Order: sequence, then C-alpha cells, then structure tokens
Amino acid sequence: MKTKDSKIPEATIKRLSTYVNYLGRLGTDSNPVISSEMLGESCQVSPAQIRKDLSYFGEFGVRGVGYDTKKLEAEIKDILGINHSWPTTVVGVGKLGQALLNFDFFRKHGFRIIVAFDSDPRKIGTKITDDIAILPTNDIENIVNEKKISIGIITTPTDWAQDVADKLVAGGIKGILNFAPIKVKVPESITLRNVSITSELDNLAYLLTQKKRQ
Amino acid sequence: MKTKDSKIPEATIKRLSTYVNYLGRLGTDSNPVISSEMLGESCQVSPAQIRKDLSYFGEFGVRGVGYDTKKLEAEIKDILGINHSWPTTVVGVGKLGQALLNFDFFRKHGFRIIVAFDSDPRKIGTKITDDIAILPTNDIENIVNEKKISIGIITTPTDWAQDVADKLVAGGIKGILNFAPIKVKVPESITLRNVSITSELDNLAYLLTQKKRQ
DNA sequence: CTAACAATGTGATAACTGTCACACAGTCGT
DNA sequence: ACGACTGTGTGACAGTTATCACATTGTTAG
Ligand SMILES: NC(=O)c1ccc[n+]([C@@H]2O[C@H](COP(=O)([O-])OP(=O)(O)OC[C@H]3O[C@@H](n4cnc5c(N)ncnc54)[C@H](O)[C@@H]3O)[C@@H](O)[C@H]2O)c1
Ligand SMILES: NC(=O)c1ccc[n+]([C@@H]2O[C@H](COP(=O)([O-])OP(=O)(O)OC[C@H]3O[C@@H](n4cnc5c(N)ncnc54)[C@H](O)[C@@H]3O)[C@@H](O)[C@H]2O)c1
Repeated sequence: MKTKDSKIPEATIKRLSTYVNYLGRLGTDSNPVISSEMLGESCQVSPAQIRKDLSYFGEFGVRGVGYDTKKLEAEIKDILGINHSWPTTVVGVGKLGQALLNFDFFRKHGFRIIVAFDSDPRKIGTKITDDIAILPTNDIENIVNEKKISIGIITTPTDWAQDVADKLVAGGIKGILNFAPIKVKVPESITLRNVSITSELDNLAYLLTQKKRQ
Repeated sequence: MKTKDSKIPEATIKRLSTYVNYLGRLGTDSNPVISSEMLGESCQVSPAQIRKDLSYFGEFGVRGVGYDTKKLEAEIKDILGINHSWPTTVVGVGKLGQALLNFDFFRKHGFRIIVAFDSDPRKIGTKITDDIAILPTNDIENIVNEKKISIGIITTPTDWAQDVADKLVAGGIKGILNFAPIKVKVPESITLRNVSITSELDNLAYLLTQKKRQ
C-alpha cells in the first residue's frame, strides 16, 4: 500500500469507514464494479469527495470504468487496519458495555474481544457469550500485559473512567476508546478517542432549536 | 439570547456540549467563577477557542474576571436548546436501545422519553423503568402524531432503519438520531444525525496502524 | 487501428475553521 | 480616585478541508 506522508483529514477516515460498510453491502456477483457516483449516492457523499479521499492513499480504480467492489473494500480495510485482529477488552459491563460486547460489528472489523472487566462482585466470574470472561478491575494491568491486548474500551461510570484508563495504560495498552463523558488523560504515546453520544443529542437539539427560531 | 446569523461551525456546537458537561461538574459554591483557561484545562480545548466559540452567540463573561459558572451553564443550555423538554421516543428496544432508555443523561439534558417501540411480540406490552411503554411498530405514526413527539432515536437492525424512519416522518417527527450503520433518507425538512460508533472504532484502528507503520 | 466515450485522479481554487495577539473593560489595592 | 492588573472579546492571519474543472487513461464499438 502506498501511503503518501501528507496529513490525512480526520473526516476522510470517517468517510472511508462509511465506504467500507456500503461496499460490503453493495458488492454482488451481478455488480462487481462500482463508480464513485454510485457509491456516493449510497453514502451521500459527492463523487469528487470519494475520489479525493482515495487519492490520498493511491490509485484504486480503472479510468472510464470504476472500482472493483471487492478489491476496493479490501484496500480500504487495509488502509484502516481492520483486515487483521486487534486484541480488545471492554471495561465496565453495564448496559452500554453489554450492548457493545454483543455487537457483531467487532468481529467483522477485526476487533477480537478476549476479556471484559468489572468491579461488581456479582458480575465477576460470569461469562459473556460463552467465551468472554468477566474479571475484576484489579487484574486489568496484568491481563492486558499478559494477553498483549492493544485496544481498551471504557464503559464505566464517569468517576471511574480516569482510574480505568490509568490501569489500561499501566498494562501497556495501545489505544483507548472512551464512552464516559469526560476527557481522560493519557500519555502522548497512547491513541485516545472519546465517543460522545451525548454531544450528538445536544447537536440535534441545537439544530431543532435553530429551525424553530428560524 | 443574541444569535448572530452567521454560520456556526459544527465543531463549535460539539464543544459547547462538552463545556456544559464540565460546567455542571465544576460549578461549586466555593468556585462560582471560572476562566476560559481553567475550563480549557478540563475540556482540553484552548482558552482562545472557548472564547471564540462563545463569541458567536454573545458576551457572557466579565473582563478581568471570567464567567459565572452557573450562569454560563444556563446560557449554553439555552443556546443548545436543552433547557426545556423534548418529547422523545426510542425505536428498537434491543441491547443498545435499552442502554439508551436507562441513560440518565437524557433527563438532565431535557430529552423526555415518553414511549418506545419494538416489533418483537415478547417485548410489546412490557414497560421500561415504570413509565415507558413498549408499543408495536405499527403504532409509530399515530402515537408520534398524537403525543407530538419531536425526536426519534433509531436503534433497530440496519435493514429496518429506513422503514422506521419513514414511519417516524409520517407521524410528523422533527428530528432523528440514527444509530444504525446506514444513511437513512428523510425529507429536507427533517433534521437528521447519524451516530457512527463503528467509524470511531475504525478511526482508532487507523490511528494505531499509522503509528505502527510510522 | 482508431476514434468516441466514460469515469478516474489531481492541481487550482474556494470555503471553512482554528490560532494569535492585543485592545478593551471590569476589579482591586492603595 | 486612580493605576496596575487580569482575563475577555475579536479582527487579522494561518492552516485545513471541500469543491470544481479538466487532463488523463483505459475500454469498446465500428
Ligand atoms: N447507557 C448509555 O446509553 C450511554 C450512552 C453514552 C455514554 N454512556 C456512558 O457510558 C458509561 C456506562 O454507562 P452505562 O449506562 O452502561 O452504566 P451502567 O451503570 O449500566 O454500567 C456501568 C458498569 O461499570 C461497572 N463499574 C463501576 N465501576 C467500575 C470500575 N471501577 N471498574 C470497572 N467497572 C466498573 C459497574 O459495575 C457497571 O457494570 C457511563 O460513563 C455513561 O455516561 C452511556
Ligand atoms: N450494540 C451496539 O453496541 C451497537 C453499536 C453501534 C450501533 N449499533 C446499531 O444499533 C442497532 C441495534 O443494535 P442492537 O445491538 O441493540 O441490536 P439488537 O438486536 O439487540 O436490538 C434490535 C431491536 O430492534 C427490534 N426490532 C427489529 N425490527 C424492528 C422494527 N422493524 N421496528 C422496531 N423494532 C425492531 C428487535 O426486536 C430488537 O429488540 C443496529 O443497527 C446496530 O448496528 C449497535
């Protein structure tokens, strides 16, 4: 894969993720090739934007024809790094944590959840879907280190998010996806993303308010 | 509230949401005033950015002093439109839907969930937390219309998201928050936001891959 | 073989967003 | 009362991202 070393817009990465999703669904035997216009229709992105996004990473299409659906899907998965297995853990097996643990998207995109953690004695020792054990929070550091877990997903109450992040970092985690509504602090070397479902709702409220106020 | 009619960056709205969250937590009796520097420290946003964001909507601080924590919180809630009650419904009472239904953030930000919908006969007729009934999908149009529900949250499987969106629109919904990984199509007049948890994970994978590849 | 065609890849340009420096307006101590 | 001080509000600037137009290149029909 040719990666031009210029900086890639974050929005481009987000769109690539969308493209992969649609390519997986649109690719059929009767329809092995797709144009940027057709893909754009589905993803609600302009054809030029799609071509620009892809051009950051190389040339994947055939001029005058379009893109091989399956091949493009594989190429983008390669770019995103979701074509292989990331050992992953979920900390906080509450409502949201359980939803994520049962979410089949993970497997499809190469996130292999191998263990979960919680502090509730009633949950510790039980299992999620056969093979995912729930271990006590105090084991985080050891297990993350031992199992070479690279991604940690935080779904604990807000007040515990920072403590959990610290334990994950101590165990040698590489990246953290945090769902608690707080900006946890981690060393520079750790890749961190905060998911803010709440701000999406606030944004919706703002847009509706705008419309009402004209 | 003074609203300058120039276009506000979406990123600004997202940050305002963050500010509200921290103001609610930082505001104490012993600490009634906060500076953009202090708030920026917590939110991991530059002080200048905070002041710029606020300046789109008016002047809320006192020069040489800072912002009245409680007052600023109220002002931002007013800007975002989360200082009053939005009648809301959740469609699809699965793992994710249940997590959202039990999420106390909603009440705090003025989203009042008054009913839920599902197509599973085993779920229809049951209740969530005392007072939220689960009704059949076919009732969506009537109930949304009757109860003047303004916001619909979609947490059904992907294949049903568009159908559910159509029903919500038919009932006169104002805004939709969609968690299914598909871009549902709605009339221009409907405010739509797609929440893509999946793309957040893909983004994390990308960042980790970048780091690995150097 | 060649010309008409179709859809990509990309440089130029426009639009948007964030950063910075500083004028300005309140506050507080003397 | 007034000057030193502090942190806001904002215009100018820089950096980033999206849009557009079209040159380019592979395909296909005649
Ligand atoms: N529920 C939602 O829809 C939703 C949406 C967005 C964000 N969030 C955020 O996600 C987080 C979890 O939400 P939830 O609704 O699943 O809450 P929950 O109360 O259902 O689950 C929290 C879980 O974390 C466990 N826990 C508590 N302290 C812990 C610790 N120190 N270490 C490990 N586990 C611990 C609890 O035992 C519980 O199982 C919260 O921060 C919430 O703000 C939730
Ligand atoms: N679970 C997650 O963590 C997660 C994360 C991101 C996005 N999502 C998306 O959210 C959606 C729901 O995920 P989930 O894990 O909760 O799935 P789920 O299977 O647990 O729940 C789906 C629910 O929708 C109901 N349903 C099915 N068809 C319906 C219809 N036509 N009308 C109303 N209700 C209907 C089902 O009865 C079920 O209760 C999916 O589109 C998924 O891709 C889930």
